[in-house]
Amino acid sequence: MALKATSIDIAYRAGVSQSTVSRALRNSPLVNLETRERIQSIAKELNYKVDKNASNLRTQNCKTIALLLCEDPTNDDSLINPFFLSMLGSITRATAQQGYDLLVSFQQLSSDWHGDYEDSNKADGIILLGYGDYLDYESKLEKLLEQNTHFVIWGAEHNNKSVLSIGCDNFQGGLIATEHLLDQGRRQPAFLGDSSSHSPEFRDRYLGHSRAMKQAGLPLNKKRQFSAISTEASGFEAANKLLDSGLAFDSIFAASDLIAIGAIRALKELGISVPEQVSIVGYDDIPVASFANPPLTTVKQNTQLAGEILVESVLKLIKGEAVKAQLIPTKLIVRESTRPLGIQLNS
Amino acid sequence: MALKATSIDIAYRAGVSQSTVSRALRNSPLVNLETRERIQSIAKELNYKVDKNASNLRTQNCKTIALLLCEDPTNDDSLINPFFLSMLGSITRATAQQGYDLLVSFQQLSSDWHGDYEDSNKADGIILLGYGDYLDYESKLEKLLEQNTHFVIWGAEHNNKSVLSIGCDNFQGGLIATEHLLDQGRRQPAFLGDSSSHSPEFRDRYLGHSRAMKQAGLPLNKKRQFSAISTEASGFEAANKLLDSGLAFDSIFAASDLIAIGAIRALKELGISVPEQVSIVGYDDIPVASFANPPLTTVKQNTQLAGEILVESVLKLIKGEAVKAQLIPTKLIVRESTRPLGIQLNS
DNA sequence: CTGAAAGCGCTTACAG
DNA sequence: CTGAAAGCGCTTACAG
Repeated sequence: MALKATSIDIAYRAGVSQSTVSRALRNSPLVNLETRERIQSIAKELNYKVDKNASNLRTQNCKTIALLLCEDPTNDDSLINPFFLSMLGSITRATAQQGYDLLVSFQQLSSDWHGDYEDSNKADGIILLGYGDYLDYESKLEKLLEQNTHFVIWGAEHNNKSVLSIGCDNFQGGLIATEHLLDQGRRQPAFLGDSSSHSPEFRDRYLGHSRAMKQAGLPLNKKRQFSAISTEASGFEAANKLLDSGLAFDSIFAASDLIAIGAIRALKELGISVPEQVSIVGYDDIPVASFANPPLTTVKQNTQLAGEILVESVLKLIKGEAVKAQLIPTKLIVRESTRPLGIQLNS
Repeated sequence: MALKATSIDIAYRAGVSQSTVSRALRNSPLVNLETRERIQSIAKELNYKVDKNASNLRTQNCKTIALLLCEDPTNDDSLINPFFLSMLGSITRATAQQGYDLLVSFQQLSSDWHGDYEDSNKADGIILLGYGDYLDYESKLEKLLEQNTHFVIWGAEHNNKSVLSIGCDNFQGGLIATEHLLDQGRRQPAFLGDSSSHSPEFRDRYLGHSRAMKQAGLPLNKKRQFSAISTEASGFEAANKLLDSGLAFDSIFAASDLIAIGAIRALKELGISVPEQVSIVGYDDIPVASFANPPLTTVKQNTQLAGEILVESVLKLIKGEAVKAQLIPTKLIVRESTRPLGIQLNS
């Protein structure tokens, strides 16, 4: 491999000092325009690139954000919630737009990652995208706070107000999903998903659901809530529990699309038709949602916007600017898994 | 933010020289065990982390791999082929296992990324995961070669033998998919997917398909091949062209699951039943495949293994060891979109 | 507008 | 086993 060109090589060829080369490459107006252009063209010719390690060491920042995907160790690759992958896409893009690099790491909850990034100057700040049990990594967050790490976390608002969280408005999402079911004449929606503080996002969706019931003057039957984590299998299981319970229900609000898809399978196996007998709304609008059978009505989170805001927020944190938690609005995507009660299509 | 501790701070507290601290932290046997342990405990206490920029600058490597996802600019986030996201997961894991960091970037084909990573010492090597038109970035690869960059590319074997490619055995995949259809008594399989050198992976799947036909002594009707890129919409369109063509066919081998899913939709719209009238095999085993209706028989690529081999290969390249192109075997996953001809299930 | 010089925080040959 | 010293390749205050 040919030796890498350094700023000194360029200085030599250009007949100027190394300092001038450095200035010229950063396009400093201090350097005579003509000299600047000459230096830049020599740099191009030599295929010169500024050594990041050297410049970062000097400036003490590294223009890099670390993204930690904290996952449940029981999950295998193929089970990664597609929603997170979509977030990953938008975060990558947003980071690049800001001229930063993105270091990605999948972390087991168990591993000792706190501080591993910013303290070693590998990243200027951290974005945490977590799934799995929320309470499990509370203590890690505390440590990050202690160490004054710049980080934001995706999800519901945190108990500790110093933790900056950015998330979609799960309460509103739960509200509009349920309102949609009620608007279509459903009166007994079941909720599939954890509603405890272990999954604050699901819990907020459930709270929105409850609010919608209340607004409509309908009683909320807490028994019609069945816990589930965000997998198809768990949704299938939860739906079966609902069916076995013997409780009356005319619709389902599933806390995630995967849960909804599992629920549809459970209903189909018993010959219950969706949406005629039971309407179903999911959450996330993952790619599968539109291919489900029937295509799933769901609450879409704006991952594009979410990624941008996450990145913007860490960047502000890094610059020492004030940032506050934000809730990103959600949108209902109506497809064929919900239908007004009593209306029969002739097909 | 509290000032970050440096090795000098530790040296001061430990009453030794900074050199000794550096050695002790790297667990050098040169340092007296007792001293070593004392230094390490002080480091822990101070929450000291080696500054990566400084150590990388010194050692001239950075223990980082860059992953470039080269995408078709027309795609939006949600359309990223789920297969690539699964690869991303396994690559992240494999990189971490080797003690390396992963820098991820989504790159437009248009942008000027060659050399942007290794030349600037941001990464020691590059993994290229591309989708979109293959021929478009040939020239970029040439440049990377010129610059002696350490890189591997996911996909079919490359014309230029100096380019190290790692990929699943697409020929074998096409072969087993088609053999499966023929074994079940199908005689006129159509192929949906590009078969030109613009998409060498699809082309190889088509070649495997052709081989299976030949082995079975069946004529290959080239008209039964309809181009498609890996999206549901394109699969839908290609299937409609097939239907419009009036050509007889009793089964479809789709070059990707997304194409297969689009094709199923097209068939259903015309009331053609899958698998009774037309059997369909897809490719990739993306998460959606098992939720499709009917669940899709498909060729699974071992992404876990693929990620490991990709990472291992760049690492070897970096160390200057010899590496050669590898083909990873594929596996047929039989689900309900294929069924032996003539057998009727009473359901 | 330009240059000489210091220094970011490490690692490692060299000397003892 | 340990220390003094050089140096990785930059950026930037200082001086002119």
